[in-house]
Amino acid sequence: MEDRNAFSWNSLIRGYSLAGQKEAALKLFQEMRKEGILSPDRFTLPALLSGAVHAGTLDEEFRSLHSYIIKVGLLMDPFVATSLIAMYSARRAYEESKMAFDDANSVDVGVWSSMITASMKNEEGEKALELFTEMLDLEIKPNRFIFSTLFTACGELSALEIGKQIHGYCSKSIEFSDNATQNSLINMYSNCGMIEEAMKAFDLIKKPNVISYNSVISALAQHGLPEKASEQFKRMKLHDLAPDEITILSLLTAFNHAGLVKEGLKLFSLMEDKYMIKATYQHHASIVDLLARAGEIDDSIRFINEMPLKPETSVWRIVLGACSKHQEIEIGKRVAKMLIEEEPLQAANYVLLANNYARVEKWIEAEKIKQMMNARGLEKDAGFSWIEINRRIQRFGVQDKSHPLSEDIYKRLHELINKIKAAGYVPDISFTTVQDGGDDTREESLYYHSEKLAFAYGDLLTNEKVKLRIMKNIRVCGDCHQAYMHFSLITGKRFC
DNA sequence: TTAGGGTTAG
Repeated sequence: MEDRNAFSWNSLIRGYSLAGQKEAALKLFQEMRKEGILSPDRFTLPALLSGAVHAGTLDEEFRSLHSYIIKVGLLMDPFVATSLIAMYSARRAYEESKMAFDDANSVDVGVWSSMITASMKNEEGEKALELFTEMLDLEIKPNRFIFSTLFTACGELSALEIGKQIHGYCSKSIEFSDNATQNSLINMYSNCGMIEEAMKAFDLIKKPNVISYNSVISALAQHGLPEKASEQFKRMKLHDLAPDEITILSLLTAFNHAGLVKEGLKLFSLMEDKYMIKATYQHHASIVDLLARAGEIDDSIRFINEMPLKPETSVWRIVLGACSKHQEIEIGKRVAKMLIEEEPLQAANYVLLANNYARVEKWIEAEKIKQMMNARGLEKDAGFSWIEINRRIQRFGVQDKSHPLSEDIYKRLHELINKIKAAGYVPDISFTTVQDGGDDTREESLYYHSEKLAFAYGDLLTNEKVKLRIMKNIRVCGDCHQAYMHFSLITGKRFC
């Protein structure tokens, strides 16, 4: 080109950036600065950063871009700030996102949307909702980007009441709903245990796309409705929508959760030839889970050994988890030994092995594993339970006493336990974490699992026959599952 | 005929 203007530079930079050629884009940016005549403008930085929304490492180049942006005073430009926040967020640099957001000091909806998304990526759904409230206070009008992210947040937090409220607000304030927003609604209702509402959200979509179908199929999978999931799969094909990797994975999950081994294996065998979808590592892992969970431990191991992809430790951990469920102690020991040799710093390997022993009440062995883990300075991920009451979300950890109503909660919990014991509940101490003391201490430690505390709290604060919605970050403990069924019978409260 | 942010699984 004879006449290059900022426009041409910016377009070229955008092209490279979007094509994932970060180095080339950066090089052009530097050249542009060197030429001296044209200084990068407010279009240049979003162009440069537009490719950076894909995950990557936080290189020095990006940090110095931030300095440059501040130096030339472009941080106050909403488009620049938005892409800078998104760039940091894609690199899991939440603090940096937040710094950029604070410095931009903006009332632009895009900047807020970017920050809300960054909070979500940092697993801070509560923060996302807080930011939403703040922006409403500043009279910033939310748009569809914000709504879809918030629905995801409510789904992750199981915050149904808040979610419904935002849904209502959304219906009133934006005239058309696009697929992305509608799709996230399916997910929100499904994650809040409301499959009927999720189906309603799906039925309202005028022209469902692949993601809509994937969302509804995985919602049905989550709710243990594999036949309905298959129905939607058929419907999707009738509408000439080609299933993708996620469709198949979601369907496999549906079969997996329902123990439909034959159906799962059949779909897996058809996926490459009939649907032209290459089986990824995750599809293979799903089949391992399908077999192992159904008790076909030997078959699951054979499947791993015959996989065309190199098995990672995660598939072996699936087998190890299933071993304790099916009390296959010897196989469990072998798998655990191999896992611990390969990944001595992965706490889950020890926890699963200790569980294996605990499930058959081999307390001494279980204790030894726990000690080994402690000696290596490893800690397992803390388990939490969340419950939403009166549009407030409360979090409980094991033996949590931090709530102001703690005394009442424990009192209610003891009452509940006594009642369900009288009604036939037998505590299953094989779900205890190992610790000193005899069976009594062990039994008592079960009472203070975060799940039970959350239920007692919910029971304490609600009078009518409400449905309590309790969310967990790890799989529910088997004893808590039993206790919940009894709680439900004696309190008349439903839960999910 | 240049700009940003969102949705599905595990």
